[in-house]
Amino acid sequence: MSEKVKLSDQQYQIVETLCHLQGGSARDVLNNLPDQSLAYTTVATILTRLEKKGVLSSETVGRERVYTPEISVSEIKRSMVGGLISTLFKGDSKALLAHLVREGDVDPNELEDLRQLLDKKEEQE
Amino acid sequence: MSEKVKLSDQQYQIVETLCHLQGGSARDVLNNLPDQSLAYTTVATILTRLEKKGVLSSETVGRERVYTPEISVSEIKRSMVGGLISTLFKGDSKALLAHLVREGDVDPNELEDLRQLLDKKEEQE
DNA sequence: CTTTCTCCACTACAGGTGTAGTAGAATATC
DNA sequence: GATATTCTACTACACCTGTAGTGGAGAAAG
Repeated sequence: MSEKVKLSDQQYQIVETLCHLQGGSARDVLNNLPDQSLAYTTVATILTRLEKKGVLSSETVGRERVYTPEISVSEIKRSMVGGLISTLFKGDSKALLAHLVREGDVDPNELEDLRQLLDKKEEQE
Repeated sequence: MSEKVKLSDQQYQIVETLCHLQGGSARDVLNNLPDQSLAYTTVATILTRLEKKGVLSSETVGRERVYTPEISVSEIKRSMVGGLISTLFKGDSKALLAHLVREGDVDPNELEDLRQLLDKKEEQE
């Protein structure tokens, strides 16, 4: 299951790519990666390790090993954001909110806009 | 200077403690750490490594090595939150906001409260 | 002064990560 | 069928991190 997923940047990039592709081979991932400078074997290694971690599963199809994400991008994000909140803000997610606004990353006025946006979105669903 | 500071949980815990103490020895940090189960030498090792990284500086005072943070807790938080935003949300901090609300970590109604709170805080300053 | 305590520097070691090469098997191409 | 391509598995290696032991120097205690 989900639990605490903690991925490095590189690993996240690869899982995300795989999720967008909805599964695929190392070659597929490599071809769709934002950073094209990696060696094929590097991607393959990372995929293997991610599988060992339980984030992916794989299946041999013909000559290819096809990986399937066992977790959604949302879950990963939730888990990683959650980890940061627990480390930096003692588990208080509002403190992160406050931090974002205080640090000027987000304009306070945007909060209201955002709220309305989300309210609308909720209605639609 | 600041730049990209990336600390592990453990490292963050130690820097944060040191910041609260406004500097101190390994022993001081150990005594004030939430997690008391670490060995003295473990804390000392981490402090040494953090100094090598430039996050701390140190000075020998008598028999003790006294460490001083070279960066504030706020800066570390900003840097680490920023890193996560860039990894997970392509640098869009509002996307993180939206994520927090969508994932139910924060009630949409709280956004307004928060906004008002922050507006007040701004007035006070 | 001798014994004990405490601190620091150095060393150690396992596990994770980034990165990639090599070997061998399977496939595609000529 | 021989050759080139391509894929996986295995191996490698350096660096980071968590964790801590050891040895020696200095300070405190008796």
